Amino acid sequence: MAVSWVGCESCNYLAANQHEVTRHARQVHNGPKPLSCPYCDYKTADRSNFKKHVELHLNPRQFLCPLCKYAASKKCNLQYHIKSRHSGCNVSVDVSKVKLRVKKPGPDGAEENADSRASKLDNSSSIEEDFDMDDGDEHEAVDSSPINLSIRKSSRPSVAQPSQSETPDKAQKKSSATSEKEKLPKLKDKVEPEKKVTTRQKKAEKVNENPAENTTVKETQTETITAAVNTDTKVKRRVKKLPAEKQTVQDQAEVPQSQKDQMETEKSDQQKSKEERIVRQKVTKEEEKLRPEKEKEQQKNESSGKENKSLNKPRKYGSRKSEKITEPVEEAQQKPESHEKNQKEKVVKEKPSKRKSVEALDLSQKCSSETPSKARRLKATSAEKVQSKPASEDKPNDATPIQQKSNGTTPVKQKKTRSSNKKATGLRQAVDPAKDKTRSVNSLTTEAPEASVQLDNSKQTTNSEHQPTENSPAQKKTSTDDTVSAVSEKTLDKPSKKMDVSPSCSSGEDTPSSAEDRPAPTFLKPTSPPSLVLPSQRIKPADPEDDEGIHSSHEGGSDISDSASEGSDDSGLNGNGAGSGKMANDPETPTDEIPTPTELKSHMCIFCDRTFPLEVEYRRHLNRHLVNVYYMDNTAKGQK
DNA sequence: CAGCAGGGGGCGT
DNA sequence: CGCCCCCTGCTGA
Repeated sequence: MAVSWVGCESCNYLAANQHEVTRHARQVHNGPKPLSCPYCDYKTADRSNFKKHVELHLNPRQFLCPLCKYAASKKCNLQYHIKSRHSGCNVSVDVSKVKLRVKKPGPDGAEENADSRASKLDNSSSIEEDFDMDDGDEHEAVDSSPINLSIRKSSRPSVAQPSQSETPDKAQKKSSATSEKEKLPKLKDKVEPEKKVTTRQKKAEKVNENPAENTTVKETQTETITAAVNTDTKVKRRVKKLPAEKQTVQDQAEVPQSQKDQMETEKSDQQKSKEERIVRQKVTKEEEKLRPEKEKEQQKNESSGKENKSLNKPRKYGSRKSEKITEPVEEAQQKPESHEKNQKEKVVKEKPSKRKSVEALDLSQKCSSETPSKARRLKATSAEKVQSKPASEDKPNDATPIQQKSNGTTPVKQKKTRSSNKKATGLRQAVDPAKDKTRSVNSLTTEAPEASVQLDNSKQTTNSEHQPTENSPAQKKTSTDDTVSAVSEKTLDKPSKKMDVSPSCSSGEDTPSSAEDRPAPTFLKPTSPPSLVLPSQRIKPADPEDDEGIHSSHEGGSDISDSASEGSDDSGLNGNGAGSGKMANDPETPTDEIPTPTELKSHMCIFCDRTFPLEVEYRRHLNRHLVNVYYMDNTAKGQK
């Protein structure tokens, strides 16, 4: 186009418009910089720059990197980050849609800022952003809000990083070390290395920014990104950018590659997770003794992280609005817990390993979920949620309060779920909390949770609307297991009842322990009080497995979805155990976060008095009893 | 090397 | 004019 090019007199700059030349002259040549930052002495003639700068003070929106926990204050930076750091990754992260870490409301005060910011972004980006935003909010709200605030004040972005540590690199590289490194330092308290201005900004930020967005939102990103990828294209107003070679390539390749990569990564992650977990558990215990405080924090962190992640996924696709609803609930619950956590920093420092483990799990889970399609994600999400929650629940305290809610919620959800995606979403949300809160409930309502999950899946998937109603599959499984296990139990009607809940999953192949664990927690079961299970086991571990187990038992319904979800779940949480498959580690590692030394002492079967030196064996044995009982029970009932 | 922030240019409104 | 994006410079790890 032969447009008349205008040239700058001072330099050889050419612009298509006089306008630009003028601007150019003003910016480059002219000195007058009318715009001065109220927070610092920064001055500029360029409004855009000025705005950008101010934003830094007001809300350091952190653009979360989907691949890792990295949060950038500027989109461009995020892009740079992704480009340099995750260039190999499939994720074509859409910076534009990346979720900001706004925070909900709350105690802060800067809520408004954040919100406004967020809204802005959201709008600009697109619908998806909404999700992101919501997600972010939720996450933050969930546990970070409080944390963020406190942390934020102490040090800016560092907080953000803490939560995720290694996740990011999975695709890039497994060497979590790298990612860890990044995080750790940050976590500690890295006061961001900024320049003079920056420093000032920080001050300002602290004051103004309370919004604190950092914290744990990152996880969300991951999922978001996935979605983002899709959305990205759309969102990006300017196609040109995306089309650019770099991203384009990535995008295209992404789909397939990402999956594979993720899968692979997953494995590695899982393994790591496993190890980490163990370590973590040990550490945790020790720490507990030493410093309960920290522990709380940790838990919170973990839970938050997990929750966030899990929540994010599902919500994105399906339910943003609903999510919001859920959020409050969760927030309320979690907030209290996290209050004290303010000092995440400390925790982070001390327990990097733990965090990592968590993260790793998340990743693995994510990966599995992400890869496939939305449907999977949903499933995974739901599953994840469940799992994650449990982890966080470690503490009995949480569970207790939560249970109530979950009870009511869960059942309702199921029924409703069916209607449509939206509904599903809502359900999910509801479910999540419920699950999260208490696994016990689940056990009781087993069906409910599962149903909800399945429903979600089916809905999303669209294809399969099977009716979950069918329990047959579950029963079948159980029966099979029973057969196998039907060992000596016989007896124990009482125990049997108790078990009903747990048996379902345990029967499976591995991780009998998990099943057992579950039962105990399951006090709900009307039938009977959980006495038998190993006391020590359940104590803390809410366990993710339980969920699955429950689910599977409940519904065999959509096998596909189910299996998928289970699979993913397993990979994530149990995965470790399952993956290896074997018991060796299972007992402690996988599900139970119990360190076990205590338990080890001697395992005597309450049913038959047999003693088992190994916890694993003992569990297995117990499972058998339980399973049998359960099975028998059902049969009897059914007949009646 | 990675992250952050600013500068500067292109494009759309 | 505003928004977005790319590039560059500086700093800390």
